[in-house]
Amino acid sequence: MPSPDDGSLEDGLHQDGRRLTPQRKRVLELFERRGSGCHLSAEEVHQQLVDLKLKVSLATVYRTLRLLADMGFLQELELSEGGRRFELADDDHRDHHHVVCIRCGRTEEFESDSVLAAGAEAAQTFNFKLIESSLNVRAICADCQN
Amino acid sequence: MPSPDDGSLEDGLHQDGRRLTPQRKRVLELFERRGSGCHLSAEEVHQQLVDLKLKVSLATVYRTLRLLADMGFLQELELSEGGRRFELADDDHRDHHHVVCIRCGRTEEFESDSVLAAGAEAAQTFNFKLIESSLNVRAICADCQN
DNA sequence: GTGGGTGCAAAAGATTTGCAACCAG
DNA sequence: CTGGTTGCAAATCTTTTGCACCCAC
Repeated sequence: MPSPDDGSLEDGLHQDGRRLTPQRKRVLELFERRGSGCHLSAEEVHQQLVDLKLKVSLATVYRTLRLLADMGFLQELELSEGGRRFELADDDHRDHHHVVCIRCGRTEEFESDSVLAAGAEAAQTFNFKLIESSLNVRAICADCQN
Repeated sequence: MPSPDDGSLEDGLHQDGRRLTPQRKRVLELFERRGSGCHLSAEEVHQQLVDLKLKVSLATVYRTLRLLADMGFLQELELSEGGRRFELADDDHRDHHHVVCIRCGRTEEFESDSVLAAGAEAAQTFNFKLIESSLNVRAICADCQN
């Protein structure tokens, strides 16, 4: 399980005959700066890098997000209708779940041992090998309830 | 909470000044024939109706799926990367969760009171009004483990 | 008859890919 | 140097939409 710093990114890449490019570094560093609870879409990652005057094309952002997710540096989310999002896969930030406001998109995180247990049990019941489980709670936040 | 038969579909539609068309009937009937555990994408619904020689355009399938989900006849799922899927919203089949094989897409369902409780508790913690919660377990099925 | 619905084709997003130029190792 | 990577544009794929025609009520 890699920890998200440039050194381990470089090692992980080289292990696979891949290269550490400025673009890949920039994408991962953006997530690190933003911190653990930050959920970004490809478009947003690209926009934020452009705002920082860092040159990366949108196509490369898409390629890099998939790569970083495959390598375990990022976690892919399937929260809302508006496309895929990614967050930093931080060691002490794993196994958390999301409450999403269906009106404004505001998202809160929480942890729950009983949810983890339920997921593990369900996988075992069907003879599946568990990878990860995520609980998505759709709700309406206080503000949007008016 | 409507039960999924043509009568209540007709009533629900008329209540809103809408009309019961053959196309809408065909889409809902397809889900009813397939049963509760069936997860279909818009493309699949369209293809299956075409195979049955029932004329519905893909655009209408999309419009109808959204309508039936809004009306509560169908439940929208956010399981995999490959687009949205829908399933029948059956009364004695609510509040269930999914274990999905990330290799072959095979999907199993299960229920869990503790997951429901955890979702409700999380919503309350943040002062959100709960709508629904779903646990998605990503795993690898027995066959795909080789 | 009238307004909602449908089909079609075009439009709009989101994501992927082919390819020539580039550059990390 | 050399092969992996990038940027760009074109290609895909999914979903939505404008509009003329149609039909459920």
